Amino acid sequence: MSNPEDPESALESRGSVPVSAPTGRPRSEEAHKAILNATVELLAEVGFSGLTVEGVAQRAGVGKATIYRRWPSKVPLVVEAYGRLPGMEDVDTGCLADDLKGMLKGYLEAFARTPLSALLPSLAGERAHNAELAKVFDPISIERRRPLMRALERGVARGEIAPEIDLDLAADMIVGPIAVGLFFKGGRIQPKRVGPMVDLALAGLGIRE
Amino acid sequence: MSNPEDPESALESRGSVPVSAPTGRPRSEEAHKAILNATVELLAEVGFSGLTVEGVAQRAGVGKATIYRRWPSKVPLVVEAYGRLPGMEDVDTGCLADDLKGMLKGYLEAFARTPLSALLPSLAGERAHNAELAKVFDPISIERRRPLMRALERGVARGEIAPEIDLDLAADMIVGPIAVGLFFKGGRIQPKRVGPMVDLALAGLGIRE
DNA sequence: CGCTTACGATACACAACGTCTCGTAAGCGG
DNA sequence: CCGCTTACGAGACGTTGTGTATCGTAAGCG
Repeated sequence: MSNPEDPESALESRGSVPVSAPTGRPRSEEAHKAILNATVELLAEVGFSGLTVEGVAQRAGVGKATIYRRWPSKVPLVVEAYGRLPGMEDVDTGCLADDLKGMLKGYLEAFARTPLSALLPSLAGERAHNAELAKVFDPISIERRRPLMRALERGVARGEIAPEIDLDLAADMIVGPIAVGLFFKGGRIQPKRVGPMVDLALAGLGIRE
Repeated sequence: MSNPEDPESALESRGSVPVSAPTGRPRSEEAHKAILNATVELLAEVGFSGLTVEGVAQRAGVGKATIYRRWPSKVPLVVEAYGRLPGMEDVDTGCLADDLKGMLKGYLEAFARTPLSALLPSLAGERAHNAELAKVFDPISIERRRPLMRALERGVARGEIAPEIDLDLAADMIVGPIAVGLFFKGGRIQPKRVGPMVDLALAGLGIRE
C-alpha cells in the first residue's frame, strides 16, 4: 500500500521465492546480518532516539547506502531488529499457573540478556504517533503474545479458566504489571514477583465455587 | 536537590520566595504559558519525536532563546507540559469497585481530551534510556497514581481488599490493561471495558471465604 | 566477456539542535 | 529621570544526522 510499485519491499523480500529474475550481484546476506547485529548492539547502548544510521553503518562496516537499500528509514530497520529478539517461549506443564510463571520468568530473563527493555518502550513511544510504524509493529506484538494466548486457551480447555472470560483482557492483566514496571519504573521487575503476580491474576480469572 | 547551585532551576522556580534579588527585566509569565500551551498543542499533533523547539517557538510567538533560557532541552520542557495535563481524580463513593470504575473512566476521558495518549508512550520511551528524564518523570508518575493508591487504601480499611495484598502490585494490575492497550494497541480502550476490567482484578484481590 | 546489480565510501542538500549576537523593552535603584 | 541589568523576539551560526546521489570496484549470470 505504501509502495505498491516496489517489488523489493524490505518486508516482502523475506519471501523464499523471488518473483522477478534476480540478475546482477546478489545482496550480501553477511552485510544484512552485520547491520541487524550492529542495530541490536547500539540499541542496547544508546536506545532508539540515540541510534543513528551512520553509527550502525560504521559499527557494521558497511556504507549507508547498503542500509538504505534495504530499509527506507531507521524505524523499519529497528522493527526488524526487534523481530529477531526472543519473545515468550511456550511452557506446557499441565498446570496453568506454572505455565504462566515459567513463561514470564523466561521472558524477564530475556529482558536482562537483550536490549528488549530499551527497545519496547522506544518502539511503543514511536508507535503512538507514527502510523507507518504501528502497521508493522502491531502484527509483531500480536505474534509475540501468541504463546501466552495458547497457554490461556489450554487453561480454558482444562477448566482452569472460566469459559466466559475475555482471554484478550486476561492476557492484558497478566502482562500488565510487567508493562507498567517496564514503562514507568525502568523495567526492574524481580523474577520473584512473578509468582504473586500470576496467583493474583488467576484468582480473578479462575472458577470459584 | 538535583541542581543545588542554580537557584533558578526550572523546577524550583515554582517556589514563591526568590532567594536572590531579582534585578533586571523579569521573565514574562505570559511567554512561559504560551510556550507550554504550544508544547501541549504540538505534542498532540506531531508527538514527541516530531516536536521541534523551533516549532514551539514559532507557535508560541517567542524566540528560541526564550525557551532555552527556561529549559535546557526539549525533554524537561515536555516533562513540565506533561505535569500540567490532568491525572486521575479521586472518586470516593464508599464502594471500591465504583471508585475504581469512576476514576478509570474519568482518566480515559482525559485521554480523549488531551494529548496524554501520545505523551505517555513518548515520554516512557525516552525515559528508558535517558536517566536525566527518568529522574524527573518518575516522581510525577508516582504523584499521578496517588489517587489510585488512596482508593486502594480505603478499600483495605473497609475490608474490601485482603490486608496482606501488595498495594503497589494491585495498582499495577488495575492500570496494567490500560497501559498495555495504550502502548501496544494505540490507546483505544473503550470505557465500557472498564467495568469487566475492574471486576476481574478485584475478584483476585478481594477476600473470599 | 559483457550485463546488471550490490558493494564501501563519500559528497551533498536539508533540517533541527543548541549557542550566540543583534537592537529593543521592562523593572529597579539612585 | 537615567543608567544598570536582565529578558525579549528575531535570526545567524556551526554541528550533527538524515536520506539521496555518485564515485570506482566487486560479484554473479549468460
